[in-house]
Amino acid sequence: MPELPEVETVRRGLEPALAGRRLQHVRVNRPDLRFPFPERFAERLEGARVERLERRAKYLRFHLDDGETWVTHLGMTGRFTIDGQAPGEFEEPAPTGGKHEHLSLTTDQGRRIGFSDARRFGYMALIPTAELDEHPWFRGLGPEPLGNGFNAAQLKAAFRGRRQNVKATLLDQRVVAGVGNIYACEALFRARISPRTPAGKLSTARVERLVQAVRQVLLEAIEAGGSTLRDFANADGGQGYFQHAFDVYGREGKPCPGDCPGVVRRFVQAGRSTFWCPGCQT
DNA sequence: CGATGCCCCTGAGAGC
DNA sequence: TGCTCTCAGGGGCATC
Repeated sequence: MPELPEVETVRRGLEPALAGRRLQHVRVNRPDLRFPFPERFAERLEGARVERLERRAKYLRFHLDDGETWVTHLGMTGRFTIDGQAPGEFEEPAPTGGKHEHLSLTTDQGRRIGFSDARRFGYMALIPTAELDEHPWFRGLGPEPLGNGFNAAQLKAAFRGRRQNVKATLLDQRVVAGVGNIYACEALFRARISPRTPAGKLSTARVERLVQAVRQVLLEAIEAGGSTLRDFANADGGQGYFQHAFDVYGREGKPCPGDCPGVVRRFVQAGRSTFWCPGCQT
């Protein structure tokens, strides 16, 4: 579920509750998510102080004062809660202590942090901080799309020689890190590029447009607190609002929001739905 | 190399 | 109410 803007929203929401805080009473409720939890996970977290909370791609990295970093990937349904509330989140929090709450802890200020993940596609690890960027999860990642390392020259080079369609290529975290299915669709629409175009065939001008589109859509989504995909009858805050700004995602059959008589269509690429306007994305 | 299908897992919503 | 089917923001693997 969560792409870069949602993960960043979670990071910002957790920061006031966790930065500088010591972790206590860590409880792990099952031995694994997607992968087994680290050895003696609870014991290693307990007593550690969180120095800073960082996001890299779709990962959260909590740097601890003992030389290790607590790394979390939210998968599709991973959610943190703070005292049962969403951390400024994009979605209704999972119920505290619910059957999918796999980890909980308290801070030295007495706040309760929970992590739940119904589908268990998420995962966690403790990695020596000095080796973070050499770890297999991070070593091959492409640049942060909101950083200086992501630009037309870099993307053009990453696309060079690739005959794969540009939509699937954008989802390749080695090309650019943090873009997922929603924002790939939205960025391609904004750049008016067909998702079927082979990445390597895009002109420099179109790659430049794509870079700007990716940056803009991610920045706007972060500003809106991410995207909330389902509506909850009793949702009382904590939701993102960017879903109201989708041009194409989830809008199959609706008129093209651009200056075009076309209709938004859906088809499947790399096993995921692509939404686009065949009328103006060429 | 690239596209496709399937896998991990659970839940929500649609349609009957 | 309940059944079946499809789909879901993640990523990885095997196969053709």
